Amino acid sequence: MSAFRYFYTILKVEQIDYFMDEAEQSRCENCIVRQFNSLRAMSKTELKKVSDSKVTKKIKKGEALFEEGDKLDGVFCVREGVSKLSKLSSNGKDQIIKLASKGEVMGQRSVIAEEYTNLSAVAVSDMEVCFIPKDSIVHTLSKNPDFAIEVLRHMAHDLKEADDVIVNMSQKTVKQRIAEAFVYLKNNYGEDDQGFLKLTLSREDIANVVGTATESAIRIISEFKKKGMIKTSGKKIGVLNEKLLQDLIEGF
Amino acid sequence: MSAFRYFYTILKVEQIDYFMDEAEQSRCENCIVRQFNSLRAMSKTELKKVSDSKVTKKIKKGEALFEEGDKLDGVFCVREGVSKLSKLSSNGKDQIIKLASKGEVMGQRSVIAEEYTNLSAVAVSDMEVCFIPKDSIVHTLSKNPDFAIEVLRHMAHDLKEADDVIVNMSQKTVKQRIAEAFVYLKNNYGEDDQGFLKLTLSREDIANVVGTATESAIRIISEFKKKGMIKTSGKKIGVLNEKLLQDLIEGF
DNA sequence: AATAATTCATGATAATTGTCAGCTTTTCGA
DNA sequence: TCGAAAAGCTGACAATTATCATGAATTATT
Repeated sequence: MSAFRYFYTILKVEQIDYFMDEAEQSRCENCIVRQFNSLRAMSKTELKKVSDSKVTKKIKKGEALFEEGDKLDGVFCVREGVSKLSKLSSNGKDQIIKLASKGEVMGQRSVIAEEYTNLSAVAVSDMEVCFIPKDSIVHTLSKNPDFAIEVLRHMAHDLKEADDVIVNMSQKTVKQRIAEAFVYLKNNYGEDDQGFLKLTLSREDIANVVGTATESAIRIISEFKKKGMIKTSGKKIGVLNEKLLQDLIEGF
Repeated sequence: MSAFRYFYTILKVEQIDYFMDEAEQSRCENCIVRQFNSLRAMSKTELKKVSDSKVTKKIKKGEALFEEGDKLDGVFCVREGVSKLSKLSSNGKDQIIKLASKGEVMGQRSVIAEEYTNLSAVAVSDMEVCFIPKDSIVHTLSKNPDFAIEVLRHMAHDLKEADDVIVNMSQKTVKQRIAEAFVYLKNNYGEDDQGFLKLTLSREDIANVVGTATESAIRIISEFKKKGMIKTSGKKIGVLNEKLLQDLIEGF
């Protein structure tokens, strides 16, 4: 048993990295993000197989991992950075369905359903992802019920979130949806030391998350700023008064 | 082998019923709708267990199968009729997320995720459903990977549909969404001999499917009627010119 | 069959959101 | 670091959609 294993549970990620050489780090068995996704239900042997067949890729901000309609021969596991999953609508606008970050697995749905993917994935920040060929996934799925159940749980969760998005889209105003987006970004990605949201999205991306025109999003952002709910600096946005945002979301 | 089995593949449902006595009919093993859902991946023994523990219920139009927030101790398999699955939004309006009909299984998501259900289910027409206690489902899930994969496939499909709904909600006009609803109802539930949609929804339900105010839905229905795209008779609606509807959906 | 209760329908009006146009600021590559 | 390109911003206006009010038609109930 090597040194890093011993410290596994009591050290932070950066510290663990310190004890692992690059080859050790890149093994799925040692991958930290695995704790957050369904791969944790895999056995040692299964993980070893996955690790041997996987490929780690660096993706630069703005680059696509895959495009709507692509045939995916595997899934992507996010080690670092954030990707937007979006779908082009017939009017030419992109709707962002979901943001995927550390630990999340993208492309499961289409691999499982054996269909072309219905979404595009584009990096919103520099990313590091592992591509895992579908064979090892599909094989484990049919041999290890625990893994299948774990994947099911994740998909069930995604489905519930999708239901919530549907309700928000149809029943809330653009203003409410934008307020909600800021609260979400704050709670899920945190703030930097100056109080700005760590995950910076362009105004267009924000508009595409809440399903509105870019100009409308900009206008509402200006309004929030005027009212002291948020602050901005370039494209960076910081939440100043979460309660006001929350009130607006609830309905006044 | 009894008579109805022999005819299984070549007879329509009503004809099979003719050869089965009531006890035989009510067995899951013989249930026709099973062909359409994930239960078909169950083994004979597993199905027998399910059948012994299930309860068949008749639900009248307007009655609820379960309400948002309920803890579900099992799933509902629809044998007959249609149910709306909806979610209450904070502004007091109901958003219909999905219509479930013959063969569909409701409540899987919350049973699998072991969470309170996020949706209400109310019968839109008289229904006959089987309630299957979760034990037999969960047990089979952990023992029979084929079943788990089958459930996964269904959930993957639901998730894709949910993505499509999100895009439609945010990127299409109310008019387009209503047109889409009529085409959907026609293709999925068919028409009666006079050309009216077999599944009749109230104007309010239609509004709740497309996420708009009831008055707006009514107004648009009147407009469609004036333009010869549909006909109405009381609350019944019939598609007269599907192409016109389709053009509108596409964007002219 | 008469009456009450829903549901459907339409007008008037207000609020929300989208579109187009022009201008300013920021970002990024040569 | 300069200059082009992209992104952000704002105004004016149009289109869409919601809300309130009121009455007609349909459905349910006694």
